[in-house]
Amino acid sequence: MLMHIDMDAFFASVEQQINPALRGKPVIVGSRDNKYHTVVAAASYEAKAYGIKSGMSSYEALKVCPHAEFVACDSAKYTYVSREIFELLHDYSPCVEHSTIDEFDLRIAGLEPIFGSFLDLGKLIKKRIREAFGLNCSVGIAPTWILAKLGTKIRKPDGLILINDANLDTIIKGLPIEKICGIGPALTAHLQGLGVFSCDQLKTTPQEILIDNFGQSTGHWLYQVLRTDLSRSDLVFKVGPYTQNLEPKSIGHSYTLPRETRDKNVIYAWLRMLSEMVAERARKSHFTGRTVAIWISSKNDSSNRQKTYSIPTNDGWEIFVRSRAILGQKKGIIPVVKALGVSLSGLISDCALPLLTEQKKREALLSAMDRVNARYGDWTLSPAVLNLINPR
DNA sequence: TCTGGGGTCCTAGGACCC
DNA sequence: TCTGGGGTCCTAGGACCC
Repeated sequence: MLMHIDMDAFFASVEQQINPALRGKPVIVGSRDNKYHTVVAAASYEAKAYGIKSGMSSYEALKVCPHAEFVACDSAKYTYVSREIFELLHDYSPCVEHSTIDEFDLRIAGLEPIFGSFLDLGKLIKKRIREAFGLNCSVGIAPTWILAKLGTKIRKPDGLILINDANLDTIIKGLPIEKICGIGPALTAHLQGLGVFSCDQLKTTPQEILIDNFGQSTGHWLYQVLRTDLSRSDLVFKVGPYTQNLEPKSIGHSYTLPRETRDKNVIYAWLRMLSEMVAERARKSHFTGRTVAIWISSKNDSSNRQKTYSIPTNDGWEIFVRSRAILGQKKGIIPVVKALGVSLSGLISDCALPLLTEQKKREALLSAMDRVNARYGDWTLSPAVLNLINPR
């Protein structure tokens, strides 16, 4: 048995706990500090009552609820609280996974006799988190990760549900397929085209039909997703945290420019800044990477380009030089750029990097730069070209 | 003032090697 | 000399998640 815990309106609730003046009020946490030029990263339940949802533009959100309190996203706070919750959960199971900042998974098989029942354990954990942090969460308990996750989704907020073979079919009757984590807009449209709208319809669709329409991998996954037969649930776990490698696969940053531009020098300056940001994070987590990717978004389309190099790097200048080269490969003129991103993948743990003399010198330089910036603030020391866009 | 920014995984096709 | 199969790496793009 697995227990999935999903914090309710996590960012907004943390803000309300830290600042009591925000409690009981509609709160919008924006992913940037510009109140009108961002999207909603999280909304308190008071704000959700106005129809505000995460992902919505802040402009729209403030139109329906002009008196909402706006707070800029501060991930350091949420990470701290999230780690504390993670620690607390170890009191209840030796096997706790942290899948995203506001979601946790516990293996709870065999713990029933200690806590009474699985539902009792769920109640206990909810109470403990509320007492310790003032935060509500939703708890789903099920034989598979995907069903536990579904449980939290359909019982939010402050929910608690146990899904097993006895009640599964009742619970999924008439439930829209898009409630399942992993079924997004594209799969929903395709399934609906086949006449499959609800979870119970999906569960009775023959495997051959699903595989014919969605291929071996997705078809099989769709067939298994609502089943509890653990002996065949390898693909159900695939979306869960138990096969997740905690090491990152890529490190990237992207940014929407204050205004569209096709000015090469301005684009290069942003590229340089993003490269420095990526490099700094890579060094902090002791990674180097061989593949540099850039992402460019113009008015109507966006594209990714990447190139793999033989020598891994975590040097901002080097990442910039590589990303500029990748940008230069694009045929024709540089498009009007609305947003762009740089990311580093093919990550290698730092200690594997052979150190050459020149590299050593540069690393000493970069590490000194990181220390100055850590002490006196980001961008205290930065490449001169960044004056053009003034990141500070 | 009119849609962010951070990720993961999968697939298909091409290049290259044995 | 010609042909083919299999494996691996790489790239671009799609889909999805929070």
